[in-house]
Amino acid sequence: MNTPNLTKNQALVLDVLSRSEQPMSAYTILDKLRDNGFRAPLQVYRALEKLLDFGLVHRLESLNSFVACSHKHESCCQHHGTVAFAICEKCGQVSEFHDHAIDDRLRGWAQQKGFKAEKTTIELRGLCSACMG
Amino acid sequence: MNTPNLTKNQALVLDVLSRSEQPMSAYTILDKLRDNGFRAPLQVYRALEKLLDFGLVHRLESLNSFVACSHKHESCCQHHGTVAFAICEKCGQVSEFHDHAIDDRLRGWAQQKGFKAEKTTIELRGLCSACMG
DNA sequence: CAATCTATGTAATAACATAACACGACCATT
DNA sequence: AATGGTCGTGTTATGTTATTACATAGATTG
Ligand SMILES: [Zn+2]
Ligand SMILES: [Zn+2]
Ligand SMILES: [Zn+2]
Ligand SMILES: [Zn+2]
Repeated sequence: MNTPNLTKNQALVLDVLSRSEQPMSAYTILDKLRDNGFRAPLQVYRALEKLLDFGLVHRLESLNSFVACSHKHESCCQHHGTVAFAICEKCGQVSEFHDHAIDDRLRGWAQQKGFKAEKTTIELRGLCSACMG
Repeated sequence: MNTPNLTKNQALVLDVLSRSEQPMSAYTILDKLRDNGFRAPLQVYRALEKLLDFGLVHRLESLNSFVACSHKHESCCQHHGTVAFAICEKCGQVSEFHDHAIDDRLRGWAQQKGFKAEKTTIELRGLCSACMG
C-alpha cells in the first residue's frame, strides 16, 4: 500500500502517536486532540483505520492500543512483512522488530496446513532491559 | 502451574468453552450459562482468570475471545511454552500449535535485547483450508 | 471462637468500538 | 452549469468488552 497525502485528521492522529513514547488507546488520542476540534471516537477510529492501511501505524492487539510504525528506515527490507512487538509492562516502551526466520516458519506452517494468513500478530509482553531490577 | 480441582463456575465455563467449535467472548459464555445461574460478567471473567492461570484456556487477543486449550495430549512436550493460533475469519475455527524454532528465535531476540518476556502472543488471522475458494 | 482466605453474587461504571445519518468538498461526466 | 459519485467529516446513539466496589457465605486455621 502506498502512502498518499494524509488528510487533516489523519495527520493529527499520526502526529500525536509519533510524539508519544508509549502506545495510545483511541480514547487517549481523542483526549489529546480535543483542542484540535476532535469531539468523537469515530474521528480517531476513522483516521486510525487509514493509517493502519497505509502501514504508518500498528495496532497492539494485546493492549487495544496503537503505535506509530518505527520500521521505516531499516536496511534489510523496504516494506516489512510481519512485525513483532516487545512491550514493557512497566514503562510502556514498545520495540518493533521483525525476523525473517520467524516469518519463514509461520509461512511454512501455513502452507503445510493450507491456511492463508492475512494478518499476523506477534507481541511479547514483559520487562525491557531498563526496567529489569 | 498445576491444575487443582475446579470450582463450580470454573468447571461450567471450561465445559462451555470445550464444547464450542469456535472461540467465545466472555459475554457469549455468560449467555450460555444463564440457565446455570450466571447473571453477571464478573462470574465469567473470574472463572476465566483462573482457567488462564491453569493453562486450560487461552485468550485470543486479536478477538477478545477465549478458547479451551487443545494442546493437552501432544507428544513433543508436556507443558507448552509459547502457543500460536491460526484463526479462520470465515468459519471461526482455531488451530493451536507451537513451534520451537519460533520460540528459539524470539528467545534469542529477547536475550540479545535484555527483554524479559512474560507472555507471548502469536496469532494468524486468515482463511483455513476448508474455507478457501 | 476469631481471623483469614477463597469463592461467589450483584450493581454500577469504565473502556473500547461501531452503526446510522447528515453534510459539504472534490472531481469526473454530461 | 448541472449531475452524480466518492471521500472525508461531524454528530448522536448504541453496542461490546472489562473492571471497580461492596456484600455475603463457606472453608481453614491458630
Ligand atoms: Zn525487514
Ligand atoms: Zn521498560
Ligand atoms: Zn511442544
Ligand atoms: Zn474456515
